[in-house]
Amino acid sequence: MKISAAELEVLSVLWEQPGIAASDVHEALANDKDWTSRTVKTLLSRLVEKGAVSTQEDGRRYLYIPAIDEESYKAKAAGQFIDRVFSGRAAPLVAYLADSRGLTSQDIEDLEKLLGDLKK
Amino acid sequence: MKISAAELEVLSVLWEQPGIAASDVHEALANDKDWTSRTVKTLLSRLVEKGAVSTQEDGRRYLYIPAIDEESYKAKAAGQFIDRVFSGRAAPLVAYLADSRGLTSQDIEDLEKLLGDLKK
DNA sequence: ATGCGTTGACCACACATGTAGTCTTCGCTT
DNA sequence: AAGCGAAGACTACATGTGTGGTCAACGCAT
Repeated sequence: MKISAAELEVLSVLWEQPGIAASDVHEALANDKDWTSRTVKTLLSRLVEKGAVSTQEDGRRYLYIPAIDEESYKAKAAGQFIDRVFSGRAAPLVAYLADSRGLTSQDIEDLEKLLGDLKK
Repeated sequence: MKISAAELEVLSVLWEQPGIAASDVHEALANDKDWTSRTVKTLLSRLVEKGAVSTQEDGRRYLYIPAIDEESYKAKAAGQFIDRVFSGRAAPLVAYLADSRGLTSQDIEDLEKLLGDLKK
């Protein structure tokens, strides 16, 4: 279930607004991506082929609904990424992030809370 | 400077042992990757084309040396990844990792130390 | 009722990627 | 001295990816 960067953009829209039509996806992305509606449709089709999105007929068009869960997808992607790049260690990843772009104080606060929970 | 997953495997070997020959890279990867020596050479060539690795002649062969810095590459990759998948927020990434695969106590300890440093 | 725009189906095409084969060359072994 | 084996150079080829075009059908506005 490999999802490319462009496909993920589309899937993210559907996670936020499940059950919308292709044209709505196109519109939702218009700010960030300069894609034609056909490009968006191709990406949607590929997501459907891959089983990441399912469709529901609505008259002469489809409504698109994510078929994979956002949480579990992201968790897996995060795992694969740190395996690939950081040999599976989470701490170095955070260290690099802190170094290269800085963490917001919000991030730091969230992480502290998270660590507190984990330690219990 | 986009580096694919397979290329990154090769580059990682060179970060650990800069200045080795193609056959040494092949050998170093033999445990993990079932690649022929030709595949490894292709990947090395592509890394050279991309400017990620430079060569130094050594008689009738090349020695390969990373031309990009490990730290900065990983920092950038980490930044791109969280932008792509986590909208740029680091804390959720760590939360997902903790959730999906657990953090080792070593990870937790490292992260705590890191946060301590960051807060000062 | 009819043409127009919108929709999905199917097609295109260049570049990246994973994975390797063939060719030429050159030094070392016999 | 001659060929064998290893090194790099060049080539290959299916699949994935980014990006978009063409076409047929169908419903809405006139």
